Amino acid sequence: MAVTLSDVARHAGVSLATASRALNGSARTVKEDLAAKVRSSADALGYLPNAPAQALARSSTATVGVLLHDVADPYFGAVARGASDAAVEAGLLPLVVSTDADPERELRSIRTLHAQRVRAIILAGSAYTDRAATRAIDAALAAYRDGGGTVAAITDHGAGYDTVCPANRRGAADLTRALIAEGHRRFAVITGPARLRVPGERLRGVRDAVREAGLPLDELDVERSEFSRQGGREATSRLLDRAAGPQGLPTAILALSDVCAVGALAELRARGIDVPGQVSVAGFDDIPLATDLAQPLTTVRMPLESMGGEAVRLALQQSELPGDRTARRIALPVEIIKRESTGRPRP
Amino acid sequence: MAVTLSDVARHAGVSLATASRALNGSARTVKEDLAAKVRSSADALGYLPNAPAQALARSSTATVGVLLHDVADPYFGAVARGASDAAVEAGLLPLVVSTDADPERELRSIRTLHAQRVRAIILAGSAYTDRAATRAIDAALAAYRDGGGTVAAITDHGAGYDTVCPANRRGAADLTRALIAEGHRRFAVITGPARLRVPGERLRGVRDAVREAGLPLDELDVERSEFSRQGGREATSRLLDRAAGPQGLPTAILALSDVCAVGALAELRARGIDVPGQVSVAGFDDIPLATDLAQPLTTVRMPLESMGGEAVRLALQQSELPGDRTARRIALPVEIIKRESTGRPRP
DNA sequence: GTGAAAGCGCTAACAG
DNA sequence: CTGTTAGCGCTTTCAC
Repeated sequence: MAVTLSDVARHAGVSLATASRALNGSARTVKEDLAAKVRSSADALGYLPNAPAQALARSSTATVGVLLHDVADPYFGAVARGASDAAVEAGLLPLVVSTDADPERELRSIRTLHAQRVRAIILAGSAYTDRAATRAIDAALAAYRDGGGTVAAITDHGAGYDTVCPANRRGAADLTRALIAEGHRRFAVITGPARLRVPGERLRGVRDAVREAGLPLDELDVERSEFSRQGGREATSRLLDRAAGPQGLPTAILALSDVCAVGALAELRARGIDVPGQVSVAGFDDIPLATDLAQPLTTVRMPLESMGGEAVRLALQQSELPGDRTARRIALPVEIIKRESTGRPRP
Repeated sequence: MAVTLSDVARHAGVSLATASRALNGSARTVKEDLAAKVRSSADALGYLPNAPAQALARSSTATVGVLLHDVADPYFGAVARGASDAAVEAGLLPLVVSTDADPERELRSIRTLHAQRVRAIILAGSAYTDRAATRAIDAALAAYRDGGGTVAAITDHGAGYDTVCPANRRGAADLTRALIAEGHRRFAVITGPARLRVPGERLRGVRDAVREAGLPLDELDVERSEFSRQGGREATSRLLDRAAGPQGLPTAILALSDVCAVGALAELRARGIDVPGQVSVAGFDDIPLATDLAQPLTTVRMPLESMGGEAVRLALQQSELPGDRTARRIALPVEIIKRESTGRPRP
């Protein structure tokens, strides 16, 4: 049914090998007139190479796998964009796979991508806290690397991987310091799910700043949430219910992801609590619409697209470079963006 | 380096054929004890099938291609999510490819996906208006289908494709009618790029309603924009500059995509024009954060995730069903969501 | 139910 | 520079 390379070769009156060399390049070169003949036969017949066959013969594909938690999440959308662009730039096809932040699915996805023989795997989402799951994932990635694959991570996934490191802890600390400087003393934190490592890093940053300011750590009211609008909203609701008691409202809510902050703002609005009048709200990530929200969000800007792009580049460089080197780390600065969702607390 | 099926066969003391049948299923069946032996050898050795080799031998892959304009756009993020979930559900790996709404890139991407021998291609973005480009794309898709591939589209891409049809025209008309009912008479429209078909459909809906209400069509002030926040903002700026002249502000701005509406709101805010006090703004799509904006957006809700899922299901059903049937169309209802970005015009 | 062997479409030695 | 010829790893007749 489909036209194959030997059809083209026959049509052009050359050997299979020559046709292959003319169309798909190789060390050997082909005299220009022959090459031209092959090319014109190819598009006369509408030839399209069979990528799986090429992959089998070359034992390497022109694809990279991008593993992330959720394509519909603006954070990952931006990261995927950067990664895709970099992959296309390098002549590779990006395979974007969502794992729903589930270590099981992540493991299966790694196996799938390995089976596909993608050239590189990008771990775009947070690592997991579960030791067993992490071990299983590391083992799957080790097997993948043994087969010649290359891995790069965004945010810390262990010392063995080339990593793009946005300053999660430092960013959280800076953000908290900025709020402390504005007069805030009582914080509530909406952190991410316990199974992810990133929320822990960010929370540590918050604690750093709180401790450094000599504020009592146990006044830090921490509530867990999925990294989603709905999760953030529910966490805020629990927080506020609790605050109805003797201790009252915190002066600032730190949501350790912008989508959670959006949920927090929604819940506060629903309860008629003024932001930033009664309580300030800050986020983390600086997703594209952070500035367009009902309360433009004070947040920590991460260079999302570059993170995706850099990770792909890191992974691809590995295959070019010789032998095993120690893993590279690219530190990415973050920046506090002050907007209207935060302000001085009422005296 | 990598463990192959014959390693497994040898280890288990069976033939290659038996190993294949035991691990990857087939018409023939394998006695349970042998099968078990093969399976345990497989994971003792850490065997992982070589997908390209399977693809070559079976001449079919377990992948679907999802072609969209931009992964970072919330509209496509949601559609991609629905499509990915449906693909995974069907045991397939989704390949999400961004084309930047460029017909050239779309054509190349179709060829790439064809070369990969994906089982199905989903056209998730709008079709193009350019006749030549459309012909080239249709030809590439025809070749792909000849090779046994299956295609489904979201929004009209021609009668030949199974299509998920959200009511673009009808939705735009309904939205416009709702605004007319609220008292609006002078509209400005921010439509999408001329090279895309969808903005045209939506604009037609606006005109339907305007005409039906007996309003003069030439009072429709139409400005073009890319489907992006920045595009929407610039278009609004041009609109407002023009409105500084004798005719003054329209009472409502219809942005034919929510991301453009976000840009419009940003520009209005920057100029200190009150929404909806001085001018109402409506969008289209109901992207996830539409309700959380500074002015919660009145818009036309499209079932984005379902659209992606349905398209995948449509495409996959084709391969199950016999011979060529006429293309199927799934009409998807849309719903007007009234929020605070619109209101009665000032008398 | 199991095995032997012939490809799937292409690349890459290896000769010439 | 071009052609011949083995495979790449797997599935699938076809015999047994």
